[in-house]
Amino acid sequence: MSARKPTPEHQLRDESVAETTKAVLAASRALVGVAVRSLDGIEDSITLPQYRALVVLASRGEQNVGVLAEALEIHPSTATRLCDRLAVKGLIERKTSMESRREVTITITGVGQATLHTVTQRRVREINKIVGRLDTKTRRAAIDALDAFATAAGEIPDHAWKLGWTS
Amino acid sequence: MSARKPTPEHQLRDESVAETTKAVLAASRALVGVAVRSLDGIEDSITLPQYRALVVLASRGEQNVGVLAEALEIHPSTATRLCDRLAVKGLIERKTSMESRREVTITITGVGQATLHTVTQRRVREINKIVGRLDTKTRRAAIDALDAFATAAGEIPDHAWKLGWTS
DNA sequence: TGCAATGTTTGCTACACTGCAACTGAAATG
DNA sequence: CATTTCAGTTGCAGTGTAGCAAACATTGCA
Repeated sequence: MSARKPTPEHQLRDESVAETTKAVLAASRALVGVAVRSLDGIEDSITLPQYRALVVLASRGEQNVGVLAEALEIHPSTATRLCDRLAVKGLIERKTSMESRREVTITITGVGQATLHTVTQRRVREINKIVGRLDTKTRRAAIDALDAFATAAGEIPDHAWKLGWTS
Repeated sequence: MSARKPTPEHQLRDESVAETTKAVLAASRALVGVAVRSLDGIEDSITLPQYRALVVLASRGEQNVGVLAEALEIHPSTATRLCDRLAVKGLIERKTSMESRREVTITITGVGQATLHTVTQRRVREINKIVGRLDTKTRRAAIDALDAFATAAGEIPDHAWKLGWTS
């Protein structure tokens, strides 16, 4: 904000960051729309927090409630109720941890993975429509850029999604 | 899915689309997380539907309730209540349209724009952290890719955001 | 003018999310 | 063994979203 007379390289760097951010921001708004739309109309409808919980469970594997709550940045009690609802729908499974009997391990079920897959497919379909409008060169560039972005964001490395549902 | 023996170019093209989509999907998950986090802790907290309504109003200008509902893909009555809450917070303004006295025009207020700006800034800050981890070349590529994506997604062309809040 | 169509609101009902505080049971510490 | 700490759940209370049906006002048409 108040950086004065930086080296030209540094200035270029900053500007580059700002520009990229602007682009990501615009894409972000579009993608949030896609994400929201991908959720409604699902059999046994699922909400955004529920979806996010499933994503965490699918990507990072089984978790106990506290860790899940932390990942979603919600109160532990909120996480409990969230799990209640997911369990009722059969999307997750609860079992007391074998390490400490006071901890509860949450696992995503096959049905949960299937649901996740359905939502993902909806997203893919909509994103495909958009990506299809890009020319090949831009598309190639987008792959690398976005892969890099997702990785930098600390996203799922990929292997978790390959276990059963990425085909 | 069942396209057999297509021309090599075509195959390459399809694969390219699929790959790009996969990359966008990964980025999407990351960006939804960013979007969600950007909303909580806001003064007079704002929800995702409310935020999306403000985005629509800011980008497309004043709308009547029905059009807004359609844009957000929600029931008109739901839109009414949404506007109720936004109006209470002073983020939007209602006035009966001068064309037909049964229509209600919704306008985003200065406070609403400021709120939008705040949320945007939070997103920018978080996205900046991620983008900053990319090397210069990747970042450049990301600019083009995401700009192209956002444009292809039919996002806000820019001018609306430039009116007052893009500095 | 009378009646249908349109745009919005209101009543109703139901459910999800949220955090706080209090509580239960289990583990660790003394 | 008693006490504290920890993980999770439950009671409570408030807010937001959601759709349907009915009511309302306004406009347009016959």
